[in-house]
Formats: sequence, structure tokens, C-alpha cells
Amino acid sequence: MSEHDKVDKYPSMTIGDNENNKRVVEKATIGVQLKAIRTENKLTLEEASKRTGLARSTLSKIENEQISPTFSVMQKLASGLNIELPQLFTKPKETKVTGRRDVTLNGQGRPHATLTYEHELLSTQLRNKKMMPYKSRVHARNFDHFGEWVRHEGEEFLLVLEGEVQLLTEFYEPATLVVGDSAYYDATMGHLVISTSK
Amino acid sequence: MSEHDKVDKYPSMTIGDNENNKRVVEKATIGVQLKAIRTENKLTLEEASKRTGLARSTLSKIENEQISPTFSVMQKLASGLNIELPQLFTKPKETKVTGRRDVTLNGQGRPHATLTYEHELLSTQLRNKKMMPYKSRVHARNFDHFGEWVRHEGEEFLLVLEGEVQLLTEFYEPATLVVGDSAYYDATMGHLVISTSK
DNA sequence: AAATAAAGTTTCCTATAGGAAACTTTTATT
DNA sequence: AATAAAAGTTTCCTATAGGAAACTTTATTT
Repeated sequence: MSEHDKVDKYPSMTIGDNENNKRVVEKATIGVQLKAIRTENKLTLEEASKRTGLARSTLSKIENEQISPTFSVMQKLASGLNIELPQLFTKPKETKVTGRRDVTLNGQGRPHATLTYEHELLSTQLRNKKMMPYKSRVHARNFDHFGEWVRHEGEEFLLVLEGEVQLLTEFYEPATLVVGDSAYYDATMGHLVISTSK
Repeated sequence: MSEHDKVDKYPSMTIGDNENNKRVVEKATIGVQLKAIRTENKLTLEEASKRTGLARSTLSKIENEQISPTFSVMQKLASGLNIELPQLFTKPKETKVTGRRDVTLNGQGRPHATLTYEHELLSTQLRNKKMMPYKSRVHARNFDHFGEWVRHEGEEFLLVLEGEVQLLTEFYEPATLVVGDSAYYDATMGHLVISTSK
């Protein structure tokens, strides 16, 4: 292997440069990550070797991006160094909303109407939030307005701001909620909110 | 390779059974995961092969846990199948609140008072929620009640139910919020809420 | 600043991953 | 139910990962 080869073996390894031409911008930094984790823990290659059961040389090569470790090696790394697997290739988490906030004054949210609901989406300036807050006015007055359960990934929390609604969910009896009442539920279970106000 | 070998190659591969005797309970299911993802997307091995740029045979062997894919292969999988890398070895998230809900009537939450806030924790019956909803009455009337910024992991959404408060955050001017106003912010950035009601 | 020790890298070899093609099994079609 | 087509598996080979030991570099001690 020539000197040039060594340096360029995994040059900047752009992920997914496959025939479909799907290109992912992120770089493969498993070596860099590993070295960072090891040095932060003040471990030598020898010590890391003992903990992971991997050869000193193997660790060195991974750190210098000379080889692409197998999944089983990655598992030994995570286990031996007491970290979660994704830490090996995920840069220290940067929340997408890092250092940002978004204030939405009453009634200034982005409107979004459907047949059954009138939503006011809140904090729409912030992208990639973990929560999607919104205020809703409920029009639906019975199950038939929907036809079937609403289901989707994630969890929902609701708080009644005015009037009276019924929360219908699979497996449970309907719950009548008035101002100040709230509920939290798994959204993969069928759910609906209907209005029982006048 | 004997029939027995084939079956047991990666028998139930308990991770991290290394000399430090650190034992991780989780199983290595990258093959199972991959197969699940592929079939859910109604892809044949051939199609998956085209998308990822990997050989049909390689995919088959990975799915049957006959080989341990290298990191670079895992990247091609994630990229080609349009998934996040950790999805390959993390079982489809089973929310801890699966199939459950928790209704909290007004004033029936669990009280939790501090010097500066009077909290009413909501939906405390459900454990391991992704969100922690609560109503708070704010006592603090200036920064000095705290001494320094509040900081923690995650994101916060707040909605004013009555009175008037000021939201103080690093990097931003204070925001005055009245009933119906809301805000969303990164909680790792210093933040405080103080009361400006009478 | 030599000598020694410790940490890290490279080489060389063996084991295993990944690809091409043959083979087997399953599904669809007549 | 026989045939064809499609999907999946296995074989066989080549390329590359991983381990042992030699080698180089960096830090430490005298």
C-alpha cells in the first residue's frame, strides 16, 4: 500500500454515493469519534484494547479511518467503552433548535383548517422540534365525522382551554373534559376528540 | 460450514460479553431489523440491492445473520433505504405508554411546589412519557429569585393560561406573554419565567 | 541529551466480509 | 399440476477486516 493510498483510503467518505445518486452530506467520522471518546476517557489504545477485547492495532486503524469496522466490532466498542452505539457515529447531539426560541402571540399562529378541526399551529418558525404544539377548535360532534380512528406515531398531550370535549380512544371509555382538564395518550392507539359544547 | 455452524454463527450474540464482564442484555438484531425494514417497504432483495449498491447475496447474508456488516455497508443500507443508521439495530421504538392514556381533571394533578413555582404535574400515571406536561403558578418576580439561568436537556413549550409573565432566555430580549400567548425554546439555553401579574 | 519506557503505527498473516453466479425455493401463470 | 418467472440462498472467489508482533514515535527518567 503506497503512502498515497494510505492517506486516501477513506478520504472523506461521503456516505451513500450509490448508483441512485442519493448523496448524504454527512461525513463518516467513526474513527474521529472513537478517538475523541477514548481520549476524553483518558484511555490508551492498550487500555481500550483490554476493555473492548479488540487488538491495539485494530483500534489504531479504525481511529485513522484505515478500515471500516464490522458491526460486531462496533458492538464491542460500545459495550467496552460504556457508550451507546450511535455515539460512535453521531456527533455530540446538536438539537436542531439549539439556542433558539419562538414566541407565538395569541391568535398569531399559522392557521390550518380541516373538516373536523380548526388548528392554529404554534412556534412554526422553529424547525425540527420534538413537539408540535397547536391550539384547536373542534367541529366534529361524533365519530362519523371521521369514519375511523386517527392513528399516528408518537404521543399526544391535550389541555382544554374552553368549552367541553369528549376524548374517544380505543380500549377506553370516552372521557368528558372541560376547561383545565387534560389528557396524555399514545397516538398509535386510535383516538378522536369531539365537541360536546353548545 | 456445517449445518450447525450456519444456524449458530451469530446465535443470540449477547453484546459485550468481554473480559470486563460487562454484559449487555440486548440482542444483536441487525439482520432482523433490516429484513423488517425491507419488507415493510415492500422491496425485494433485488430492489434493495439496486438502491444500496450492495449485492443481493450480501443483503441475504446480513438478514440471516450470517455475516456482520461493516460500517460502510451499514451506511449504504441507511442511505439507500432512506433510514437513519440507528434504525438498523434499534428495535422499532416501543413507546412505554403503548396503548395507554391518562386523563387529569382540572386541579387533580400531583402538586409540586418550589420557592419560585407551584407546579401541578399532569398525567403522572403514565411513566416514560416523551413529554412532561404541567401547569405552573409563577411566584418569582425577578431574576434574583433564581440566581442563575435554568438549563437542562430537551425542549420546552409554554402556554399562558392566566395573568402575565415574562420569558427570559439567553441570547434574546425578554418576552412579555399574556393569556393565549405561547413559546417554544431549547432548554439547554438558559431560561426563566417570571410573573408580571399583580 | 542518552537511555528507557510507553504509546501509537505498520506489516504481515489469517479470518471473514462482500460480490458474481449457480442453485433452490416460492409464487404466479397457463 | 406442470411450467415459467421471480425471489431468496449458497457457493466460490476476491477483497478487506482483525490480530500478533515488529517497528516508529513520543514521553519520561536518569
